[in-house]
Amino acid sequence: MAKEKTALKIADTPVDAETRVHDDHHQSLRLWLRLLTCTNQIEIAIRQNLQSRFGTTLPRFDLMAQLERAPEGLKMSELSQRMMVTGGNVTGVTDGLEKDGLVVREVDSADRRVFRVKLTAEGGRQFQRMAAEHERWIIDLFGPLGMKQKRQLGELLGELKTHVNQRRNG
Amino acid sequence: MAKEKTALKIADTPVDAETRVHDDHHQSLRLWLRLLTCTNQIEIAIRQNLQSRFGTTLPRFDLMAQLERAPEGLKMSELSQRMMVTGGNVTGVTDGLEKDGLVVREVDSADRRVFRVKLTAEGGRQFQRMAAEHERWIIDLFGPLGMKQKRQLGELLGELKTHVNQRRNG
DNA sequence: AAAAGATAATTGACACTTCAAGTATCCAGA
DNA sequence: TCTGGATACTTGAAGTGTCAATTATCTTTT
Repeated sequence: MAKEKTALKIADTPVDAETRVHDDHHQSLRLWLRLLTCTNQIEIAIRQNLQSRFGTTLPRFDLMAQLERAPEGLKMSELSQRMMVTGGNVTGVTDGLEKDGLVVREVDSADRRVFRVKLTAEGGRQFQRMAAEHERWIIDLFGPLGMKQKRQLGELLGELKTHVNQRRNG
Repeated sequence: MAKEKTALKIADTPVDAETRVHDDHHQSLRLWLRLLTCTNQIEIAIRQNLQSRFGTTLPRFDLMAQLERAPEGLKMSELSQRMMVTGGNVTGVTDGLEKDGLVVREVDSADRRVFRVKLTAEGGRQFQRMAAEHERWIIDLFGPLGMKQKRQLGELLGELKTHVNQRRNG
């Protein structure tokens, strides 16, 4: 903080709006860079693990993870929402998983426009194996942080998320 | 924390390793999800802004940002390192920027394998305009967080980054 | 019930990304 | 000097992502 520079008891001269704003600029930028770097590093680690251990990718894993929590299956549009990607994208990833027999499209009898996508038995088994390791990777990566710090980090990110969503939707 | 469940003074029965581990699992996973969501939301906002205001993309902006700090130009391999992407990727993005006259490849007289990539005058002007707005977006997104919280978040992310790097390189 | 409008999913064009393979150039040693 | 190995960059294939346009199916309105 700007305060450090005035450790001597000089009257609190406006170390001034300008300087503070300037510092804030750089602080926010640095913070963003650091946030981005952290996330990217972790994501790269997970991608590499998924690739080397299971020959699969993050989007595929992500799609299967969504289905695992929905035994009745999910519509393409629901997958799209939950994965936060566009519909066209879901089509492609689903195609790949279906070709490998990990997932099936079942036509919805009530509405012939929709597909219900489900994990196959094989897909379910494979996901279980992957999920177990995936969880271990995450714990290894975040573990050294300590309970208290994790809670703190979670709270700060929660606030950030709120602000970002307000800014984007409001 | 598991402690909350034992507010009553029951002897500190091992609220137990298993429960605690279980909680930690979920805590780490939740934390990772939240970190990912935050970063993605911000990144999406920036991408949209770059697209709507300047008709450009984050990789292009990123590449120009690297060059802006290196008036002597950068080698393709240096760009690759700094942007943390593979060389093949830099080729493509550079091609696009060069076609638009924002960047030039100059052959290095000392080593004919090397290109020095530089911002053109036009590229420099355009980058200045983009950088100013970009900084404002970031400040708007992180601003509501408060000086102290930003510092705290920065520190926590710093630790996380350290651990992740150790895990990945060590 | 026919037309109009909304919704579900796919397609195709383009951008970004990785990886592996290829080309050109440099450098070091016989 | 020339040969072998490293280095710099490009290329091409495949996956992921967006967007806009299309097709198929519902739903609503008249």
